[in-house]
Amino acid sequence: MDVVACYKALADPTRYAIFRDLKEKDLCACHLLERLEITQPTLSFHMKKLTECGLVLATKDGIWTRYQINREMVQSLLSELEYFVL
Amino acid sequence: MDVVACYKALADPTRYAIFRDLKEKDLCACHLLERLEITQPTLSFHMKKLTECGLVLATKDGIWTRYQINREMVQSLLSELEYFVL
DNA sequence: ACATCATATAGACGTTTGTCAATATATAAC
DNA sequence: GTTATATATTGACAAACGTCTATATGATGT
Repeated sequence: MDVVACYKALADPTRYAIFRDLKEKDLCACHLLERLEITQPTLSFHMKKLTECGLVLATKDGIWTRYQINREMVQSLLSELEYFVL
Repeated sequence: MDVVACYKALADPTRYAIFRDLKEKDLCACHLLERLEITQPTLSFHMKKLTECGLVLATKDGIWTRYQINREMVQSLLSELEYFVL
C-alpha cells in the first residue's frame, strides 16, 4: 500500500469530488462525466490515479466500467492516519 | 478546513517523512534538517505547506520554531475520511 | 552596533500535473 | 462486418510543484 500515492490521489479537487460522488453510489464513467465539467479523457486520467493507488475499484461490466470505492483501502488509510493521533 | 489542501500536504514523500518524524517528537526546523537530505529553504517551503493547511502547528520559541502535529486537525481529517467507509 | 544563528523569501529551473483534441481499443447490436 | 457506444491512450501545452543558490529577516549574545 502506497500511502503517499493515496494522498496524492485525493489531493485534487476534481478527484475528491469523484470520490464523494462514488460514496453515494457506484457509478460508471459516463455517469460521472455527466456530473463533472471535464472531458472524457480527463476523467479517464483521474480514474487511473484513483484506481492505481487502490482507493477505487473498477469492474468491467460489458460495455461500461463500474467504479466503486474500495472501503478496505480507505480503512487501511484510516489506520495509517489514526497512528498520528495516538 | 480545506480537506484537499490537507491531502496535498501529505502527498509528498518528504513532507510525509517530516510528518512521521513529528509524530515521534516535536522538533524545530534545524533538527528536522539534520534528518533530511534537503536544504534549509526547501524545508521551509515544506513546513509552509504543512502549517498552512493546519496539520502542523508552528510556535516561535525565541530563536527557533517548534513544530508539532496538530492532532485536532488530524482528527478532523480522520472524520472526513471515516465518512467514506460508513 | 555588530556578529551569529534560525528561519523565511525571491528568483531560477527542470519535472510533474491537469487539461484538451484527436485517435485507438473494446464491446455490443444490427 | 459495420455501426454505435464506452473507455483508454497519445501528444501537446500551460500551470503548479520541488528543488536549489543567494539574500533577507529576525532574534540573541557580546
